[in-house]
Amino acid sequence: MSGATKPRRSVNTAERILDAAERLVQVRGYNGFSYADVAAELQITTASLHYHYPGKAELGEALITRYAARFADALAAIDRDIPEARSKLDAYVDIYADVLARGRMCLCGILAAEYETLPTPMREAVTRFFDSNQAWLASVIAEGRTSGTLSFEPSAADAANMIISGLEGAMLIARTGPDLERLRTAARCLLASLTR
Amino acid sequence: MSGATKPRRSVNTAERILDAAERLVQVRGYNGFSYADVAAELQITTASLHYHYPGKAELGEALITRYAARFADALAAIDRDIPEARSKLDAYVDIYADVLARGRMCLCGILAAEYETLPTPMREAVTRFFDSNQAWLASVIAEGRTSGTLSFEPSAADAANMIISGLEGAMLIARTGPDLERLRTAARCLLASLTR
DNA sequence: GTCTATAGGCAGATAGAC
DNA sequence: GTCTATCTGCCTATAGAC
Repeated sequence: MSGATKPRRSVNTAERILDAAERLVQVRGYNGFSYADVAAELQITTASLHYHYPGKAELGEALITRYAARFADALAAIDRDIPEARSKLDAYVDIYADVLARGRMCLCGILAAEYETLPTPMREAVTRFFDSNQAWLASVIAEGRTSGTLSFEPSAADAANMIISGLEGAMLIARTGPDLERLRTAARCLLASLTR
Repeated sequence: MSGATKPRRSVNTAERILDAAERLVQVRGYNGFSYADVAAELQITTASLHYHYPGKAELGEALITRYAARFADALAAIDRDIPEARSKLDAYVDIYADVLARGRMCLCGILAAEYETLPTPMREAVTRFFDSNQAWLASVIAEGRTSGTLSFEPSAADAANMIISGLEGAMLIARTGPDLERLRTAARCLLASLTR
């Protein structure tokens, strides 16, 4: 029934809303952007926004869901394409560096700062993002230790915690100054500590 | 003339405003608190707030100024009381752990997330905070290397960058979950990488 | 110094026409 | 799906009395 070709009605608008809102949140934070900002950028009205996303909270949820899914895809691609653990970590760092190079903060990093002001569903999604990232990192690190390309004392989970903390913190601080290389510098030191 | 004893008129009120506002910003962020929040907590009116701090931007500046001064005092105390570099770093970590234990984020860390929405004077103050912290850390690390208690490859500046990034990031992420020990865990790994 | 009163703007959100 | 029109509430800020 219904459609031979896809019903591409509002799908594009909904996606474009996410694109604009995502950028705004990554630059200004959840409490630093408004429906009016998104509407102005897309040249539609705020009433139209409410058609696609009933409220700011739902838009925020959709933002994290898509971001986390893309992140998971990127990690799956790394697992698929890169065999060696240390190189996987380099690729992981590249994801962060790309975000920063576009003048943005990690979506979930900036939302972590605003955590106490977020509606519960958004909080839970942010927490899940960090949990799954740390789990992926820990498995890569454990794998590297087994194969002998990484060596160090702490547990893989602790090392993963250090890596993700260092990357998020370096992004955070890098945006307050002119030197975006701060992230790369931090990443080099962090990864070096795993290969001694 | 005028006073034998100190004219402690509004001084206490101005300080109490800073105390309340500081807590609010460290928990909810600069864009997540209002004059009304502070006024309610102190049981005064927002009009009174404007007498002490003409606008939110000036209040924000005063907040960073006091916070940075306290931080500088704490670092000076460490330099005065603790001779050994590695122990100085432990004391530095304790400062962060104390903030987190009170359910707060580093004031300048949370402001870094909101950087793009801040008035220029606040931005500059945040940037200065990180610059001076990193300079202090780098000097301690360099000192530890000279005296032989620390040993590692990267420059002292790069190691300082890694430490402050890791601590800020760990605070940020720790607040999204139940495990506040995440900061301590990250700190252990970070400092361990400087003593190999 | 602190208050009442109020201005003026922007926020998120809804009803209903097209 | 997108619009106009509108609501209600909160925000920062000011004037002026006490």
